[in-house]
Amino acid sequence: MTETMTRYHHGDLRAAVLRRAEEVLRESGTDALSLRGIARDLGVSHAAPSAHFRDKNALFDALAVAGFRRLGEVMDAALATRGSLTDDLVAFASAYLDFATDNPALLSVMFARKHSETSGAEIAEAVAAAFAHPTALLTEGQARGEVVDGDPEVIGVTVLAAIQGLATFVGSGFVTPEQSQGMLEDVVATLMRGLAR
Amino acid sequence: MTETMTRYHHGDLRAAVLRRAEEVLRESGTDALSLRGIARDLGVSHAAPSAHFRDKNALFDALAVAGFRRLGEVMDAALATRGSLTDDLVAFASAYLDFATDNPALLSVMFARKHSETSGAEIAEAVAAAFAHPTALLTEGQARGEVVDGDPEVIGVTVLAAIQGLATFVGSGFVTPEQSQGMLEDVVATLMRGLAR
DNA sequence: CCAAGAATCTTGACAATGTCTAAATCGGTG
DNA sequence: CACCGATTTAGACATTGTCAAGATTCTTGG
Repeated sequence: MTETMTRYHHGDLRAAVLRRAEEVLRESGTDALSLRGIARDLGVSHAAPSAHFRDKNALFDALAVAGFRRLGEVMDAALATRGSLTDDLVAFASAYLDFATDNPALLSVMFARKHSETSGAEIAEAVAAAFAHPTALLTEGQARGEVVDGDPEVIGVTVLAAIQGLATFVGSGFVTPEQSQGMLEDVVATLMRGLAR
Repeated sequence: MTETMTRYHHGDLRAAVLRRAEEVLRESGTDALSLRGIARDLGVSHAAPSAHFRDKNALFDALAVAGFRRLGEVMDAALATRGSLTDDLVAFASAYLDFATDNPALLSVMFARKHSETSGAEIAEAVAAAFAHPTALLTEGQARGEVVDGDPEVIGVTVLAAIQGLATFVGSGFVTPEQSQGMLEDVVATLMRGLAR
């Protein structure tokens, strides 16, 4: 009856493993993440997670999907209230960088190059969903005549790449989180007006 | 006398470990990299590498330094012959992406977030050296009046971030290497002329 | 209602790995 | 030439991912 009673069946082990894995990732990084450790933390036998995740890689794949879903939510929230295009881009980039700063290990898992064939499609879907909102920003800008013409996909890649690159620099410590806010605004400004004089 | 005779002392084990580690990284990825495996490949006892690399992390740090040195050389070579600013940027980005495509695992090691305090300085130095040439590109462009004014460091970060982000997308498979060449030119073009209309 | 059958979980085992310690070997220096 | 530090070896240990076999619970069809 009580929540704490020990049942043979956990109830929702899969979700619990994912939740705990994200915690470990955020608090202790990727190498600290072990299936056995998670099982221990959840008070479950060491092989229990294997019923829900074939591999350790399968867990990483699931973490990547969950990560892109959450990143998408964060960016949606950041773009709930709208201002000028520049302001919106800054808000979007800021949300992205906050996410990267708070979950650096998760971000590197999300962009790891070892997703299985099957989950690759699921991840691609989550990626598309996550990046839909920021890309829409640019198409709307084009509709208002504020953004240069051209395939919005292409223009979007440039913006996303710049932000993702900045996130990598922050995550690897070459740029401190304190610097990142200023840099972010400079990057958006540079993107907006271009390099050529 | 011959090279293949088995000596107790290897001669230059440290360099041999680094070389082999890079090979494994390129051919089989990061999880396939094991200290014992490398020792086995070199015909040396399993604990021999520990004399040259305290940790597995110390090996990763050394790999990161070597990686940035090589990346710097690659970019220097790409910028040996110069053309227009746009051509130079494309050449630089192309070299960067080729490096990223050929050594995706190494690149993620280079931008990993777990470098030890001591080697952090050495890595930062290698990073600065590697990115010196592309940054100089922009200062020269400013001198010729082809590039907008402003702190070249700041402008450089935008360019580097965009390329690095694109490299991440390629490395994680969201962009195929075939697409990357075209995208690269589009990204440079977008950077040059900006988003605002 | 209840008897399969599927899903979930446990226990036990195995090979591999990173790391530590003590001992053996080698190279150079006084 | 003896000695000392650097290098390498051998052995051991805890930890981990994964597999196989069995126990327990849930579900579902008859």
